[in-house]
Amino acid sequence: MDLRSLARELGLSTSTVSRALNGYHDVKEETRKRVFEAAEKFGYEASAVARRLRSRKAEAIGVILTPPQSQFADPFFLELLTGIDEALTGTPFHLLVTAAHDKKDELERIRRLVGGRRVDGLIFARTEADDPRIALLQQQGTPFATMGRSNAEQPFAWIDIDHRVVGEEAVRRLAGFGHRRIGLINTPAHLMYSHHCRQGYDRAHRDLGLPAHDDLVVDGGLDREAGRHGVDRLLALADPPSALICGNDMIAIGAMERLQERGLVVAKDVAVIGCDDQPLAQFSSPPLTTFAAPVRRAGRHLAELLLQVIEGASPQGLQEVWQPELVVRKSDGGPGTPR
Amino acid sequence: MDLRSLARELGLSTSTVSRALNGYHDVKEETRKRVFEAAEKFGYEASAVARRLRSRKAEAIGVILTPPQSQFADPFFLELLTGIDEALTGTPFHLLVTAAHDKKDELERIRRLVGGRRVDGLIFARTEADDPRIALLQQQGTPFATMGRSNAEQPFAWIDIDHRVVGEEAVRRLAGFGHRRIGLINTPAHLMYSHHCRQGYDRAHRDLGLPAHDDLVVDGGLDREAGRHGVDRLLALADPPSALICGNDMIAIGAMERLQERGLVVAKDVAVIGCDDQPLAQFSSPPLTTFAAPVRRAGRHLAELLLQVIEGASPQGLQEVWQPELVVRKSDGGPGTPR
DNA sequence: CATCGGTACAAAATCGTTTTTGATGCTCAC
DNA sequence: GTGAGCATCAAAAACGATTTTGTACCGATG
Repeated sequence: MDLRSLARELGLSTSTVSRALNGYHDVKEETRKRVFEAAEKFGYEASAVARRLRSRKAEAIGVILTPPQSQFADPFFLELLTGIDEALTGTPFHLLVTAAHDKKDELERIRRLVGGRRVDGLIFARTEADDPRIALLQQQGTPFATMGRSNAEQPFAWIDIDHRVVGEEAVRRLAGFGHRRIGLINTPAHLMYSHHCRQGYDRAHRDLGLPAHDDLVVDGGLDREAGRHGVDRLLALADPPSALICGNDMIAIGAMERLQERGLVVAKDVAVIGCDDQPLAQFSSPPLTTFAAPVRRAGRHLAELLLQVIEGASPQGLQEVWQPELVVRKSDGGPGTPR
Repeated sequence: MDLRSLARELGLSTSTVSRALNGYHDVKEETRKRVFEAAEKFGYEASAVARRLRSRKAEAIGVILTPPQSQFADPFFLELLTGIDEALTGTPFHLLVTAAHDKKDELERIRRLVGGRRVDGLIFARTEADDPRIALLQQQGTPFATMGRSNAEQPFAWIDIDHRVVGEEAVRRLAGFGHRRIGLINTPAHLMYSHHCRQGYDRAHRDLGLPAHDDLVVDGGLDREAGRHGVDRLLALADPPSALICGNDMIAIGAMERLQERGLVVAKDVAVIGCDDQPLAQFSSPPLTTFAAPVRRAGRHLAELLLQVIEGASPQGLQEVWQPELVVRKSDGGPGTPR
């Protein structure tokens, strides 16, 4: 059933029916009522495609899952998507999801999504310094919002978990347990939040007067393998660390695996702290002490910010820094004894 | 840059440019080349909305995440989505995702997606006997494919993991270890595969001549809580089971948690077998013996089937039953001793 | 030489809405 | 009693592509 048939059925013009349905005020209340009843009766549902063509809106927002881990399997993106979908419920907006293979592919997909006007705006995560995605979208004037800030000139909408706090508080806590050599297995250095984590880590070392520590920092991937590799690198040092801060939970889990393979007892021999509080964190052995990042809530709020930008709001002021919160479990040695 | 501008730039009509780009044969090869070069130069990208309106295709497929656990956080759906997205890469089709709150909401969302022609077809999972979603879509003539079969009259495209095998093989294995009282904490009874699992479970009991077992079967949810609750129910029996088969891995993990809280040692006191082989299964303590269901591959294939149906293929013959495969870890007691 | 068939392009219709502009009749004021 | 103002609806344009139909030209064919 299309608009024309419905109008014919009612003995009205398509314009009147359309305006009745869309709540314009130049249609008599009685007529509007008739229209709504007929629409209900015939199960009329406006063609989204036609409406979007005419009104030049896609009524959809796109989310790009980024390499390398990309995939839906990445628990971070899961939470983010859930939050975004929550925010979109009740709006006419749809959620369009696509996973990029590599960085080139990612830009290509953005171009396609925006060029073909498939989406009104985009959300993506894991921002970098001089992020090419941000540059592209700002140049095109496309609305977007990101999980993580960047250093772009122009303001844009973002939410960021303060990873400086993660780095800093983790060091303070571990130092409080007596550790002097605290390793950091960080996420890839090009990521903005990786940089922040390192900053916090450094600051705490400075403030607490801990010894030099450049050799105690390694970075690489986002996955278990990165954790395993980091452990091998750090334990090869002449004076290896007695505690490890990991850039995310998967790294931490990989690190704990490897420590155990090498005959060390997590928490007792080497303390471990993660970041993100993924569901897995409570199932690892030992259960992981980690910083909770409210990613789902962030996704919800990001979608809200993006909708505002799409409505024409200036991105000025649409930035928020959120504080992570420590979840204490068993992997950080509690008030226990360092090696 | 739209088609008209491009045509003007080239001194051609819009129809010729369109036909050139779309590979029709009534365009001189040289002209086509010029068109492609100009399109490249001006960065022309056809408006997806306009094309879809004219060609009456949405170029998108929808996936409904079902209640109750719904949400993206459900590892099953993650895997499924990943597979679907993989299959869609390289096609013009997009992936539209939405999570329903409850069953009524689910039907409503289907109606909206299809009515507004936002999608050309749908994929959903966790089929039931007399599934109202199937009835609705068949009546509307909308293409769809499901994870899980049903009992609808008309054929439709589906893939199913054979849960009869799960139920049957699990019992056979556990009976082989000497267990006589084998519990089943099943997924909700209205689900089709729950029914199949029970069938296999019953058949194995019959074939092996095991004693009556109706009291040994409970069902409820899909989550950890269901597993915990199931354990409480079964251990309250006068003659409690020494082994448990769980409808999925989350149930199994919940069950193991609860068993341990009650002072029992999994594998030694009570053997546990799960189903699905979620990523979590290898991290549980003890690591879970479970049946691997290749859900991601199924997602990929489901998308392929759906695309065929959308192209006009008859759903006749587009059905597949896949075999689960046992992954042996530590929770089933191996060749150990029953209590 | 009339016609036929094929090539290469253009013109026009179309998809199903929303938006803009126009038309009608009525009331009210001056 | 005429024109302004308002209420209500209709007609027509627009969105930007694809598809259908039309046309000009050319060589071949009988």
